[in-house]
Amino acid sequence: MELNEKQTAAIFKAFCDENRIKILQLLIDGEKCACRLLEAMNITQPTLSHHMKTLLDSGIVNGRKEGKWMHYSISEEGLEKAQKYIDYLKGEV
Amino acid sequence: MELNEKQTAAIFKAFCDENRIKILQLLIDGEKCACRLLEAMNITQPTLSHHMKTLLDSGIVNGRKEGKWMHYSISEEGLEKAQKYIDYLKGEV
DNA sequence: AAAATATATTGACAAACTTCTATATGTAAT
DNA sequence: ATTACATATAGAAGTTTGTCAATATATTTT
Repeated sequence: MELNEKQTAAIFKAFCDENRIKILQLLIDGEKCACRLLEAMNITQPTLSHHMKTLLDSGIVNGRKEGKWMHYSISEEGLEKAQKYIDYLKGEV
Repeated sequence: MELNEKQTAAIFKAFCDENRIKILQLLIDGEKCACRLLEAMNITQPTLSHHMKTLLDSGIVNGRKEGKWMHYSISEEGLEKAQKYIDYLKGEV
């Protein structure tokens, strides 16, 4: 494994909050803008923004700005990193 | 997915702390007792005990008591659950 | 029974995290 | 230019988490 403990923990921060899990679920069927995520969740706009930042930092979510909209989607690459770490723990690497 | 957001977050709690990641690394090459984990880490015994409880709760680690020793090991079953969730996010389920 | 050892629990404190309101920034429409 | 809309940032409050020292519990050894 090429990552240290801090970096690994940062990746998985994406998955250890209830609301972030909910956001990830919403992104499963494809890219969504922040406003659509917001209306599907029971949190304020700044709270969503904060979680999106955490998700971007973790690398599990991609962001794409288009005009005044911010579009978010699940990052295959990010998921693969997480997956690789779990494989590593399974002794499969 | 048969798990709710809270349960899913609980599983991944295992991976979102630096020290817990370190503990998991130590368990990769097999079961270890708490005392051996302790001497490999830079934390006090109660802190280790606290993290082991979190890891047990997450289902990622198994515990086995033998005399006065507590032996911990990585749970294949727990890892599989985590893995399945990530597969799910990838749209592979 | 007493001492020694391994681990867990309690309680306190500090750091980190989640959430909010208020406000700022950036973009598009009038 | 002004207004409207989408998102981000700042700052504060409350909550959770990580950590430790002190103590309790459980097991083994003497």
